[in-house]
Amino acid sequence: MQRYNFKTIENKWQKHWQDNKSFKSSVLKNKKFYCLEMFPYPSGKIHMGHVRNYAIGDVLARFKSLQGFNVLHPMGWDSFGMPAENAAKQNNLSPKEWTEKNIETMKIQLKKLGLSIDWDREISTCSAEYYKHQQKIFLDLFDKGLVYRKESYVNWDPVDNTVLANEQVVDGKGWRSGAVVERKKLNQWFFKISHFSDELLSDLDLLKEWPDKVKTMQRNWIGKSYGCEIDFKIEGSKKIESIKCYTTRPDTLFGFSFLAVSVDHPLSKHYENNQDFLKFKETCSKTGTTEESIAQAEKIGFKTNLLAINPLNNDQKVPVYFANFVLMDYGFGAVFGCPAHDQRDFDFATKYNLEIKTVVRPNEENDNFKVKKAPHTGSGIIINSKFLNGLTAPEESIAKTIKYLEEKNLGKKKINFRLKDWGISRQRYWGCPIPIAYDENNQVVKIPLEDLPVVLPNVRNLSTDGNPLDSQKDWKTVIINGKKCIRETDTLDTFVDSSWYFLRFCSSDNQEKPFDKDEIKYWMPVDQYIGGVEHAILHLLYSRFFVRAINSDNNEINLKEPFKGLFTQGMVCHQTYKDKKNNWLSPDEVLTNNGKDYFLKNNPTEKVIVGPSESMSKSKKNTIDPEKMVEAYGADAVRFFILSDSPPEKDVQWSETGMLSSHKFIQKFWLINEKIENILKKEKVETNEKIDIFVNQAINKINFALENFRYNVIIAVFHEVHSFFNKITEDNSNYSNLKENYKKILIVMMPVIPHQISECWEKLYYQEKLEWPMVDKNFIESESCNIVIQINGKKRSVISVEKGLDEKSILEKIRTNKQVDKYIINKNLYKTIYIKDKIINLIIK
RNA sequence: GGGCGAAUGGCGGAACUGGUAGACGCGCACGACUCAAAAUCGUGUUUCGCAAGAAGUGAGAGUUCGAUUCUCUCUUCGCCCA
Repeated sequence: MQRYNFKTIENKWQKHWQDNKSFKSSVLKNKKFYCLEMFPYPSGKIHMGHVRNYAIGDVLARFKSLQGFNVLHPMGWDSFGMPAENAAKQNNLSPKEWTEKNIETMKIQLKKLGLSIDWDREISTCSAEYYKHQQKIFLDLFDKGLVYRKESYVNWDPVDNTVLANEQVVDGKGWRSGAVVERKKLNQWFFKISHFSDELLSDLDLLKEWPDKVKTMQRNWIGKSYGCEIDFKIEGSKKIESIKCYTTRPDTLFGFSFLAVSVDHPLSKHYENNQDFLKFKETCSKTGTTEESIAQAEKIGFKTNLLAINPLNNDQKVPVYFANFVLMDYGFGAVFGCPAHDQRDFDFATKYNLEIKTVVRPNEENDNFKVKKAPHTGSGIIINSKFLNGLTAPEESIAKTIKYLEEKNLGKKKINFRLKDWGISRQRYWGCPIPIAYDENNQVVKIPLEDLPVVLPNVRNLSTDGNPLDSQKDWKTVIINGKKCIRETDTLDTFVDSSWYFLRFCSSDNQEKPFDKDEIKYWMPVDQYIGGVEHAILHLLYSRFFVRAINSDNNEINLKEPFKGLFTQGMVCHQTYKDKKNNWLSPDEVLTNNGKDYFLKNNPTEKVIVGPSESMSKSKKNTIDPEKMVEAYGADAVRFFILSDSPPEKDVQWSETGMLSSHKFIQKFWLINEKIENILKKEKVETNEKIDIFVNQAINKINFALENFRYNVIIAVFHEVHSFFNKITEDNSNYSNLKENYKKILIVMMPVIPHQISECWEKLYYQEKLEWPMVDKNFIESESCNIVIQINGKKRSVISVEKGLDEKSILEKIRTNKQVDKYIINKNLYKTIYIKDKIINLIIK
């Protein structure tokens, strides 16, 4: 007997799969299955999160393939983005070199995991091969009117002279410079995702195989609200007659105490010469652009001399303010303030001493209720509101107010969405160039199709102020139709790259077109998409938009939803460690001999502070390097462990002992295989029905678990498989049904630990067809069953009987059961509940 | 503040439509092999109790012959949005 040498065998099979192009896919007649995991950003090395993601996907892909599906299981690289640009600045490399080097490393690492990937379809979003098609799609959408340009705010770092992404703004300051971030207006490109708001919302109902959680998040993000637009008449200026507001709570109109507009509201034009207003506007620009930063900033306002008239009560006239918390791109950039029933309005009114009129009381209060220290934003009964008094808020009161306003022509019902158009301009170098230029009059000129791709020029020095492409004089200048133009120097948001890559995989070698209609028709939609829940909103929403945008007008690909099934896996966690100076320690730096107390490895007298288990991150030093694990235990063992301890949608704890036990399993199973190999050489003896029963039940469990992503349960069954065959081979008998049954077991184990099982298969069944085994129902449903006997709902005994008995026969059998008899004797049996072949409950008094 | 979800032994977790709670793994204990250790294998392992037995799925109620599973209230934790 030899120890299982995973290195030799895993290398052998990985080479075999590569040489034979075992996972190459093409359009065929039989049923397809498109299995896709979210493609990685090439950050340098793969991490455990990748291992988990791709192990889950690989099990599914291999399983479907064994079931006879024509499987598409591709891989690519989401290779544009800021980390490359930052790394390039630090290491004086070009982002291209840095990225390509990372891809090379990570590709080798992924291959070492033994994934069943069709590498011929590999794509990389930073290659001109990929983005030339993206530029074409951009121009198509431009022609369809789904792309436009407008002025919009960005986070501006005044020290680095650069635009910051929201995540680069920490506490309102630039992450690198520490300077207070300002808001700055720039001309930027947008995708008109709002055009599909309603469809993106209602079609969520079509996605039966998506987690409800994700659908809820998308619904909230799209944020459809039913409200009302109201015209407020204005006094105090001859030029301004009225201001239009959007509100979801028109029923609180009697609580009106001010009107607030955005500093970007058209009204601001009348104040362009007012120094105080300009100062105020500048102060507002010091707030970031995220909804969160605006919500957290102090509410401030600039009072105008205008008065707004309450349309429900012409006697009431309230001041008009410019306010920092009103956004121009939601509603009409103007809101009416009702401090008693809105937190922001309350904060504002408190600051400026404005009236707080209570118009909704909580159900449990009486009509004298008054809002004092905090607004009442919940439901209740309308008070102090004339004809609305007594109505339940918000249901009845909103409907009645809107009806009233519409009848009097003062306002009308309006549906509003929270979803804003998708700003796609990034003032960055390492991204897809936008195929647009501007002529001498600054008019937009499309780059002609024959001039695509607009290739990103090689720039080594990225440490210049602002956008590096801006300083590329030669590249910037371009002649279009004989006219000298200047190229757009912004690049596309990397979310654009990932919004259609799943289409490109279907036709990855097509030079002319982004994708081929027939191939799309065959492969799409993605049957199972697998990735982290952190992409639940943006990436998935953008992809859903993209498919609709490509399809709009001409039904080009006849597809609505790109992802039929979605699965979001949990994170990989590990304990955290700190030394007494509060510095993070990596698992390599600590020791334990009982799993409770940890000590410094290089100073075993010093105790280590053990923190809670948290998701692996470099900053907390609690990462485990997959490469080292594969090196030490083999890919099969790592795959086995990462799937074994928790259901895939939950977080999993990385544990050294768990990893070791998976490694032991691989070794143990090899021994069993050798034993069976020897037994099968012997002369056959009679059939052992136990084998049929066990194997069929095991496969039945595995089938169920596979369909429901209960991969941890599959691993549990594998352990049972081992202990069963360990027992059944004790007497060294070659039962005549052993070979056939063991064969089935190998097939169902193959998706999880493909290298070892391929080797076992080759030794025992080389010539035979690999095909997912059918379950023989006769062996699942045995002829006997256990009947649980309950007395007054408590389990007292279990009897084994033949199936299908009626209540009377069961009762007869119970009479002879001493266990039960002592409970019934001298008691009055007045009711029995009998569930056939399962349970009998005797109710006695 | 709002929305969603979760809570089961010392630990990770099983339990299909309400019907034998704790599968499987880790850890632990004991045993076998060994001069010894490691490795390996075997047995046991929810709690209380010598036992018969009793209690038991975050807490409290409810529906039911029967609740980890369904309903309500609460507590704690997690995620998302603000």
